[in-house]
Amino acid sequence: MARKTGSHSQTTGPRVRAAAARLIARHGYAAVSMRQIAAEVGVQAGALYLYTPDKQTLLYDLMRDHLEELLAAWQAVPAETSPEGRLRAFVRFHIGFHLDRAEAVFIAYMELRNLEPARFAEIEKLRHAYEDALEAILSAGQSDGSFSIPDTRLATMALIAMLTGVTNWYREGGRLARAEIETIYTDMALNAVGATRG
Amino acid sequence: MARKTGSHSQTTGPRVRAAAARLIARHGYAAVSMRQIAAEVGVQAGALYLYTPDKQTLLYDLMRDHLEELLAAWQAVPAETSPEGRLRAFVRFHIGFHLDRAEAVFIAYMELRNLEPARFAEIEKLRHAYEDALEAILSAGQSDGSFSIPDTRLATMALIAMLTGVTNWYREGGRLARAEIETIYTDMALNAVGATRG
DNA sequence: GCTTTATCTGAACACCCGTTCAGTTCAACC
DNA sequence: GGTTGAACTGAACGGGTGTTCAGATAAAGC
Repeated sequence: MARKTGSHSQTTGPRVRAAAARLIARHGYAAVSMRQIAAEVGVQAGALYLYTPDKQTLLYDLMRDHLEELLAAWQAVPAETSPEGRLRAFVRFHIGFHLDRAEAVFIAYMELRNLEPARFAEIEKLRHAYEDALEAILSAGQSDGSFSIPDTRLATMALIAMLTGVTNWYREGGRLARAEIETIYTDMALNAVGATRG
Repeated sequence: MARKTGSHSQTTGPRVRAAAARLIARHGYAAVSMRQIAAEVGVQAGALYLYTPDKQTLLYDLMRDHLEELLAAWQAVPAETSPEGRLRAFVRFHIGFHLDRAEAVFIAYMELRNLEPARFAEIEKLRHAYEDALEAILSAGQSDGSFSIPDTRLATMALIAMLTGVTNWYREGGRLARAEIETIYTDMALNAVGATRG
């Protein structure tokens, strides 16, 4: 036996990444073997190396793709003019995007230490760019007086941690619907930055 | 060679746990081997089994000890009467305690998936008890009108995520002193729950 | 000073790891 | 329909894994 009937590089590649994402999110990068990923795809371990040069690159690609998609998706959100409107949009976007991609979020936050320094820096740069998008909103609100913020960087980190935390407890079909959660978190975020509501 | 000069169970046991905590926090449970831990202690791998029945129990003990210490430490904080005072005390306590134990915090949050179900449930119970302590404060404030909270459980999760997030970016000797961070986070937390300041 | 015993070594156990590669198979093209 | 080349297998490589245990050593108690 060698080549499977109906096999295609175009379908196997994505399936490898999907299986890796699922397994790594569940068990952690170090705890998942290439053989486990291969078994999930229905292939021998050696075949994975047609789609990634090594295990760590597979992880790196998952993280980079996730963060680039995050940045692109936020840039695609229609721009609001007022800081309050922009913050409202950010909160809804952030929660929605992250709940849709719980696995990728988990990996991008937890597996940083398994990257070599250069790649770690690359991923951190992308994350930093996203944080800067929120900080720009907070700074704008601080400047025009619609927010009251002692330190925009601190508020940025506080809000992102608060919002991302939703992925740790949210379960589909739980007590609260996503829209309700987004609304409540939007209010808490606006309150936290001392928004003078209008 | 066998027994080392000046060896003691009383000193080796804690050193094993300390080495395990340091290494697991840095590299992750699955990525750290018993031989690495032993080398850090200055002992052969086999000797570790005088202090733990197996690797997973070592992890479990670290997590349980951390959370029990957390609960005990909070119970030792002098009780405030008003919800606002209690929330202020909680924020300062939480940030201070967590910044003092960055390694243990990291482990207790990231390595849950490496516990067998029964132990996972045990750790989650302890964490839940701590969350309940905050929720009780928020409920009290909601009842007496000093806070404005649509959903106390949501607010609890939001605040804990926000506060614990500090451990991800705080560095000793950084731009802001701990007291400043605690003050700013206290204000953000009070704002987030709609505290009518007095 | 001798015995006891807690502490630790070093080797072994069976198994799993990431990665490579010669060889096999099947789809696609001429 | 024969040839080419992409897709994949299966075995092997050197090395690491958690854990066990007989034996060695040094501290503690008499």
